[in-house]
Amino acid sequence: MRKENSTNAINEQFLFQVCELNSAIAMISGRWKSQIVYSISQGNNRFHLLKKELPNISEQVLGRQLKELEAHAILVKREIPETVPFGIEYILTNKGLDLVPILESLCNWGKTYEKGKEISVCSM
Amino acid sequence: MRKENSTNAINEQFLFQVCELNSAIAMISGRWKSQIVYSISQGNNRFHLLKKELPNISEQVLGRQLKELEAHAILVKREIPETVPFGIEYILTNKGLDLVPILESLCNWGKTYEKGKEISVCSM
DNA sequence: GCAATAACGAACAAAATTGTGAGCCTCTAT
DNA sequence: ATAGAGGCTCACAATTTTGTTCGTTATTGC
Repeated sequence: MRKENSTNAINEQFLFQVCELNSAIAMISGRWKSQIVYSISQGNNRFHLLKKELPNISEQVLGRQLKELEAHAILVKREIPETVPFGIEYILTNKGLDLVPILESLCNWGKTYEKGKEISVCSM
Repeated sequence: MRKENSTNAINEQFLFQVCELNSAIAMISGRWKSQIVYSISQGNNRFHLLKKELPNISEQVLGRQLKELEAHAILVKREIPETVPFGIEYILTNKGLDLVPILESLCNWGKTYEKGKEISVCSM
């Protein structure tokens, strides 16, 4: 649980006020989170499909991360109608969908410099 | 210190292998980190200038975050020549510079949905 | 000669995140 | 009737991140 008055929490709030950048990063920076968003965008929109994609995740952790993403309105949970053993799917909201291309550019950025692109400094 | 064999560390490695997206996010997700990158890109490239921009940060934490950013080759530390009480500046590498526009789009994404843009679901 | 500025480092403590163990419900196939 | 899939929740423990305390080096200004 968060301690409202810890220095850590105060600093977090401070950063949120400095720029939305910091709250944006806070929303996507948990373990598994951005990968979950990306997987859902690829069609793995059911609990068990996500489990298959992320074999090391425990169900408890997956449930928790999905709940947090839902709290940030990045996705919504929805019962699939007409299915008898119920069945729940996760759908990205417009907010979540807008995030996907940004995640893709982050991914490309990571790939570019992992694959040996030289690091240099333009000194002036 | 990191425990190489903890489940946490193993899961982190697993995600790094799934997609560079996850390592990219790991590099920028520490407290203060992306704000530091952004501040440097705005010209606050000295230790004391960053302290002024981020009044709540302690010097020790600032030093640590700068070191981590340096370890990820996002910035480099450099002595400013010809200055007598030495003087050190932090310069973004090409990797760091390429990151800035992505941070800006994350910032805009955050702003868009903070300012009351409606959340909706396109249900097919 | 004493305080202040600039730029940190090590060791430790507080707080937060992530993972684990156990359990619950509904339905279906055997 | 029993096991298995699908879909979770809660409380607690392990690990990691973040912040604190104290100390250092070197130089300038008073």
